[in-house]
Amino acid sequence: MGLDYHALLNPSQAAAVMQIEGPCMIIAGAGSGKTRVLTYRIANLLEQQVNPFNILALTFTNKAAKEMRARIEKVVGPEAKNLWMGTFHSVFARILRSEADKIGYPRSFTIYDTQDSKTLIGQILKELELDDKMYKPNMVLSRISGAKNKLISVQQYLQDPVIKQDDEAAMRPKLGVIYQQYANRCFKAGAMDFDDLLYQTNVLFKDHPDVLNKYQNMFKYVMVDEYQDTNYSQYLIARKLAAKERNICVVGDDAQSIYAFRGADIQNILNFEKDYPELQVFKLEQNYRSTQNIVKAANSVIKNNQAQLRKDVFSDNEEGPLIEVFKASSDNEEGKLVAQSIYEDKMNQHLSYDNFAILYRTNAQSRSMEESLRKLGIKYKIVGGLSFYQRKEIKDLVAYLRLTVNPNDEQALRRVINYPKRGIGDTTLAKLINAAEEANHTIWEVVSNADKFLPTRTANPIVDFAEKIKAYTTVAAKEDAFEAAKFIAKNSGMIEELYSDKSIEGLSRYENIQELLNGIKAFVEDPEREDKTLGSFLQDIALVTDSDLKDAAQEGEQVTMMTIHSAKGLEFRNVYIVGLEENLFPSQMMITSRADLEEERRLFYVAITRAEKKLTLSYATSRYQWGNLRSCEKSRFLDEIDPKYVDFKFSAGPGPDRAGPGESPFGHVFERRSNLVPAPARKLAATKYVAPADFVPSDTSKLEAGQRVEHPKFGFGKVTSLETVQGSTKAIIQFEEVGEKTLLLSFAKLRVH
DNA sequence: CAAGTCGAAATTTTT
DNA sequence: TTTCGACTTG
Repeated sequence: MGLDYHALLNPSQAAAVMQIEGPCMIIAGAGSGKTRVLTYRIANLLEQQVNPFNILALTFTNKAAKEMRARIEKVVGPEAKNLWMGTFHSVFARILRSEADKIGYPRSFTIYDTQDSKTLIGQILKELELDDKMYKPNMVLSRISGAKNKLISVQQYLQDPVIKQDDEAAMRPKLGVIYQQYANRCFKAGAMDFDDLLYQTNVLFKDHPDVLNKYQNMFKYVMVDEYQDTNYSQYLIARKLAAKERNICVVGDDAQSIYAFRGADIQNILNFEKDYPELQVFKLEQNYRSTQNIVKAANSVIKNNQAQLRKDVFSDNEEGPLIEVFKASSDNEEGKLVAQSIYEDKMNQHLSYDNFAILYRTNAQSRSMEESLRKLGIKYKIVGGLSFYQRKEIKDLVAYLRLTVNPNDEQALRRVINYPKRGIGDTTLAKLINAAEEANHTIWEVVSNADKFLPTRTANPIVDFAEKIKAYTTVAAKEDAFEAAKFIAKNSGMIEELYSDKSIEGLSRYENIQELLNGIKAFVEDPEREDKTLGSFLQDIALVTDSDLKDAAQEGEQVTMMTIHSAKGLEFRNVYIVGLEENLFPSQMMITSRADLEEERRLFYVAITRAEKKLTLSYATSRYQWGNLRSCEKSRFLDEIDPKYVDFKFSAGPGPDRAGPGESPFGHVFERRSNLVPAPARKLAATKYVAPADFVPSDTSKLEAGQRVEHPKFGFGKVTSLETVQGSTKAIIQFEEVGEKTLLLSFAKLRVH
């Protein structure tokens, strides 16, 4: 065939595509045609007679892999199917599966999701009787995760004096022991968490040079997309694989690095230059995606970061409209403004709803948006959030499946050993675990021989349960995933249990199970699927994210809603970035250190550069949080955009601006009122007390009658009297807005004035 | 000893 | 608003 790359690409793109041998790094600005370059580069390799089995392309999401494979297939045909393509996690899970016995894991090892990991850590914390104020599962897990991503083993962790000092200084000296326990328990359960998939791959390659050698010969050409988001563990895998042929090509943009919280390290880019002195570097700086206004606005924001590589992203596209900013009085009104704007733009410009995306910092923000879109009859889809596989009923059935494939899977066992109810309670379970610990057996060994460890009366239901699981294992060995799952769903009693629940939620749970079974059926019927066993299915879904899933079920035109993180790599004609408020975006947890704040700013940069033609930003001056209203300030990021690119033509109405006129760098802020939908019922907003964002409860131990206090929900009031009964003090307070209330001082959050 | 009831805490982002 | 855990009851 012979493609003319110079006709299809600009000079720097073409140069990157033609450079096939040796190490190369492509620094690709936002919207600079990175995927295009990767696609053609692989096409070029194939054209040069490279065997597709010898090409490994690692992407950030499964979806990106799927899309790229499809694009390559369009250019070169069906041999694209044979490329090795996927996320680090999925590719190496597959490799680990076939090499598992070399590192002491079963071939059918389970993959623990984050929830499994957290629960396990919670259990360990309890067993070690540690103070749950000092040790939070979340915090412990991120510490362990950090260690694994830096390839620090349990042994090293326990021995390293610096780590020890760190942990002691943080008043958490037991972290090493927890890490050890956690690793042990995972190993005994035949389970790997997400970090293990990379960590154990490194172990495999380190301890088994022959295996490494095999994959080095296999992957003669290695490509890594979104290189700025790789962590040390991933970096090392890529480096080892490419050590022989040195044909490694990485693509990235330091300005779009937004996963440092997961261990991603920009250092990897600098390391790369050191590892390969003969490195060829290509810079893609022309943005083809967005209007000039959007590109320039994005540049003006990212300029505020200190740490960055020199790059000059520009656009030759039209100037485009200015960036609009909405100010709303509440999150609900924010939703209304956005929904309305989408409705108007769609009608006026004859667009499809597919052209619109709403991006937010946290998943929780989708609610107010959803409501408003529904009211205007606008169809939408939410990417991410509570994924299908995180629903209770799905997790329950999946737990049965996991247990069938790997009976040692402790977390799965805990989940279903008493579901549906069969009279095995916490105490019994605790005994089982104890017995396992003492006899150094796996939990399954104890469970399947429960009669040897427990009195018959308590042992009976457990023995029955174990018999069931054994039967499932037999079925799963003979039948494909679908037949096995169907049998298990019925025989476990789950179907019956859910079917008998006639509530609305119960019905939907039942339907979800059916949907899961349909999914398994589709998996089995996929002609390109070789391994149709239950084990293979489970491996598959453990790494599937919601965004991978939703794509298949796309129906009609819909507005897309998602977090900015999940929007990475995507583009939309019109983009709305909502919730631009201090403590939300930038997030409260990220404003304490410069590095964290810079990551938030890159996140904002990523969000801005998703837009092709029109960008709209919004913020609210108050927002519901855990059921009550808090007031908010507008985000510092808004002030960082060069005002040249921002528009205020809607500056109507003297809205209640807490900041006061003249404080905005834009001169004045506008408030836009709804005309399609009746204005919000002001009565609520007018009288309801809003706690200031900086509300901090005072020490109320010395409170006296007559003092003036402030309550986050009830507002201001005066203490009428105090009364102490059995050591706990009650205060009777006359509030200005809501009248008299009796509050327990030990419980109520009050600020004394 | 297990099942149900009630209260309190919690939300950053994802493979 | 939801979810998880402690407490109480049967």
